[in-house]
Amino acid sequence: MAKSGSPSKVASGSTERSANTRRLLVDAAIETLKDHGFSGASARAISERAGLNQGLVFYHFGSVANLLLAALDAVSDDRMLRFSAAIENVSSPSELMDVAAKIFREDLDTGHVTVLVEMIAGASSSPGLGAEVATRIGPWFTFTKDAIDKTFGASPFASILPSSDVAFTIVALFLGLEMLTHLDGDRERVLSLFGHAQQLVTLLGAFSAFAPPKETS
Amino acid sequence: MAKSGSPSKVASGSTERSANTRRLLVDAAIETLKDHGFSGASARAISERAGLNQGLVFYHFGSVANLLLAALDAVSDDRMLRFSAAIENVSSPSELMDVAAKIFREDLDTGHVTVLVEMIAGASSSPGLGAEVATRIGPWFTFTKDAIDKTFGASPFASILPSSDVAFTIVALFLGLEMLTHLDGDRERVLSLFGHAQQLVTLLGAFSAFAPPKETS
DNA sequence: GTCTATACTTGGATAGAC
DNA sequence: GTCTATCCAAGTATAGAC
Repeated sequence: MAKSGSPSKVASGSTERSANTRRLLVDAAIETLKDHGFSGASARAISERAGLNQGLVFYHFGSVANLLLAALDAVSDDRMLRFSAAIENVSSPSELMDVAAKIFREDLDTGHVTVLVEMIAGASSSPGLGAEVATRIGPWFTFTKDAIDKTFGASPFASILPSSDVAFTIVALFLGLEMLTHLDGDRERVLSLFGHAQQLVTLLGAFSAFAPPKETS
Repeated sequence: MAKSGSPSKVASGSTERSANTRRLLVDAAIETLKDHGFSGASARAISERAGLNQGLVFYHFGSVANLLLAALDAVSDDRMLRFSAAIENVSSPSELMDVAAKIFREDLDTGHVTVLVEMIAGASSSPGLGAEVATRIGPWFTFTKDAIDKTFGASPFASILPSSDVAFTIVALFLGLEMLTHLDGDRERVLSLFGHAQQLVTLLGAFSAFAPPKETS
């Protein structure tokens, strides 16, 4: 699904140049989505940013929407790799919070979540787009769920709160925080939030000591 | 700020008809934002929905952006009235959660929060729009903060978590949940979330009994 | 105040030269 | 595969009739 819209012939020899052009367009699409939003991400705006001709958008991707979806694929793949590496050695809730704070700061810097937000909000403009975007967000949920299971599985809260629902909530919060922060430009406020969350996790961890859950070892 | 873009002369006699036209356009703008998003909310699409001429958008509001901001004002005022009435007789955290669930269900039905989301996401399309949208969201923060102070003020968590930060988080979560729910169309999932939140509040309330805070009476 | 008509701009998409 | 040129649809905005 990550390379849709390619023209009929695929093999041959000089596919390198073609792949490079596609990459340039995808990168330009990402930057344009960040700077001017979904409604500002036209074929002309994107191709101009890439220093390429406007017709190439349709040659390689068939439509602007397809290019934007390819851009979403790119950031999604990128973030998944980064997230996976980040929680590799994480086991406790407190460590997870540290990683979450670091990741969120990164996302603010790179603006990659903005791409996601713009695509979700822009999805309502054309009928089929919503479903395409939805399938591309799927990995975010499963990833978040796995991270929660891995770190909070032994917590007594796990029996009250299904991790899939918590994951859904976390992703929603992630998107909402990104939106508001992008709007008012106040990065520090949202970053201080993670400090409070860290305290809260510590506090709840202390409470949990009173009600030890199922032993896993 | 709620009635910007009016033409030079304001007083006179037959202002009723004018006010009615503006209301029709604002209502149509709201519906169009909900159905087709920011990028689909053109002067033509809105005026056609209102059954009015396209030129009236510019006569009454000066630009499409101004009409959209007027629409945001309308839903914001509407929601604030509704929220205020809803928490009028609320005093405990548990009651607040009940009200929050009811309100969120209402918002899903009316789609009013979608308007907010679309305007935030669309704000990046033109330079000045972001600031205009930001000022209109201000009341949502102060309202949420007041509701938290009113119900959680006696909780031991209040000393750890500044209510303004919690309010910011709640609003972000609200927006994110609306976005995701609007995307995949699964209303039940998000509504079940409030059930879990209710349980969590009850649980934390029980914990709080171990560490009684500052007495207010 | 509202309508029709129109000028102008931007955007999606395709055809054909290179 | 990429570029130029072009067509057509849709959008913003204004002028002028009613």
